[in-house]
Amino acid sequence: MNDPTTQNHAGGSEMLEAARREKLRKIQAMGIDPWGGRFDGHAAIAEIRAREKEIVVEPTGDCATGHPPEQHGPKVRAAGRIVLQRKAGKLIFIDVRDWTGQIQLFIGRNQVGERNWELAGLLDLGDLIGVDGELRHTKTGELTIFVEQLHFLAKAIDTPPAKHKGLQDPELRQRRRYLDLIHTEGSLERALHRTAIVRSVRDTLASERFVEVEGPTLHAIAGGAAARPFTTHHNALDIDLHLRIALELHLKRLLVGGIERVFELGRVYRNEGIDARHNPEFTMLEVYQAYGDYRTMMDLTEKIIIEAINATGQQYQLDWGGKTIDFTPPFARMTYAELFAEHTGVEADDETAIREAAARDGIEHRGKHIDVVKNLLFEQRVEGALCGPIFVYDYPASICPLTKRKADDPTVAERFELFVQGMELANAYTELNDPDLQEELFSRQLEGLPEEESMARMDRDFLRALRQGMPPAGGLGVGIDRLVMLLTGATTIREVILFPLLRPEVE
RNA sequence: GAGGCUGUAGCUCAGUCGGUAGAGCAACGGACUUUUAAUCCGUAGGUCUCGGGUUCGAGCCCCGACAGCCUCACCA
Repeated sequence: MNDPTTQNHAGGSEMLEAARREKLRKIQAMGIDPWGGRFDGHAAIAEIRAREKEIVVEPTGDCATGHPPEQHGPKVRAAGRIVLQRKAGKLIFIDVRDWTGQIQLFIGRNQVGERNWELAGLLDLGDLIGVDGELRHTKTGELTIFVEQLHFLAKAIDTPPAKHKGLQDPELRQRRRYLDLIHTEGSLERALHRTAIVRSVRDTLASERFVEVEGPTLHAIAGGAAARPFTTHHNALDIDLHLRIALELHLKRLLVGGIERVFELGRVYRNEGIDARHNPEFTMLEVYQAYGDYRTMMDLTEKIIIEAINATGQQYQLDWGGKTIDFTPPFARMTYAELFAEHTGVEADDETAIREAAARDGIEHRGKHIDVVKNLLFEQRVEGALCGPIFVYDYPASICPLTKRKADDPTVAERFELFVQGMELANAYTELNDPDLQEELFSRQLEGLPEEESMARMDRDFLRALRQGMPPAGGLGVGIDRLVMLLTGATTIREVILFPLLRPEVE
């Protein structure tokens, strides 16, 4: 049976699988279900490790004869995945891991009895097991569960990756995220950190009396942002629909409807390119507060981020891509015009100088509105240089059609963006609530931009809602994936999205 | 969409000048009752991503396709 010549045409993976299936068969032959079942009463491995101090050492040990002192520890029950196995004759050491930690098991032939020993011999890396045993130290001082009873919970038919190097291929890490979570250092922790951050954002908003709502994701008109939408079709109504590109226009309708502090934390979809900072579906937070303005939102943004950092148990100085980002509040605040002048050497109201500077940077500026040119220059020269966190506020009005202008300077919009490491993390406005001005701005396409990039698609019902009277309000958008990136040290968005979009695997 | 890099055993990676495909881990057989990436002896495992081409001969050179990564463009 084990004669290699009888298996000479089997491939490597087939041999590996055959060996595991043979063990599975033997487990079944022992009358044990290799797919396990309910396993009650086990403690998290981290909790078990915390019981180390309950181990008592009897003073009967005899150092002269080399016999270890007698130990008594608590009886514990654990469950987890086998990540390492060392066989030494009639002993097996196993390292088992759950989502809280890892611990060593000791299985001795004379200690567990023949049936457990037989089962132990059928264990493979990757199998899921449960154990009952006593928590003690080995000779070398390693905290260990000395197994008394072994429970088989599930078989791994496929071989896990190299036990120490784990998965290195970024493609495999994304396509088989389950393996990545098991075997890549920090992968599971990052996923759990993400949920802690999202929960913290919700808690912070709830503590400020904001209420969470769920708007539609299927839109007849995909508005609220400048992005190309995905298109789909509803059969019964026979209409084309778009997946939402923003949450904004429905939340504002709710503001009109009297939900004075409202937010939605949800997925939006943009049919754009994919890179380290962009995934076609991503998670957005949008918040609206009646009777507030963009400064209200600035304070709220800072609070949301600070609380999220606290929720992950980290300090305010965070490592990110080899650099340190200092989130110690208060964050820096500078106007668009100040930063523009500082980084370009050109005053923000000097049109001739701006066009000259744009030409020097190779930016095509002819026929474009001066604010568009200014913003191209800003994006090229300023944004990438902002380490942050820094609130950039008071933007040129013409590039912000949904924003209220300053009362004393209609060329300036009450808007801020929060930049960290050159990334736009948050974007907020004092919302425009004048329906006539809104309609005019919607209608008048932004000069120099093609139609599909502008917000020319008119949402008539949204304008009708504004005519009912929308309270003056502050509005905020936060890119949750980017926030998680910054707070978990991830330098690509694919690290914080469990299942990023990939081309389908070809067989 | 453009350019660059990468693709070899289940996993991680070597592969020189174009001359019969290599290692570690994992697996299989054996030894071992305190190991820590256990160790030791032995065995097996390959459509070199796919398809063409050049050549006496291609993992290696050329062309094309597919996938991933990076940079750029769009975008947040």
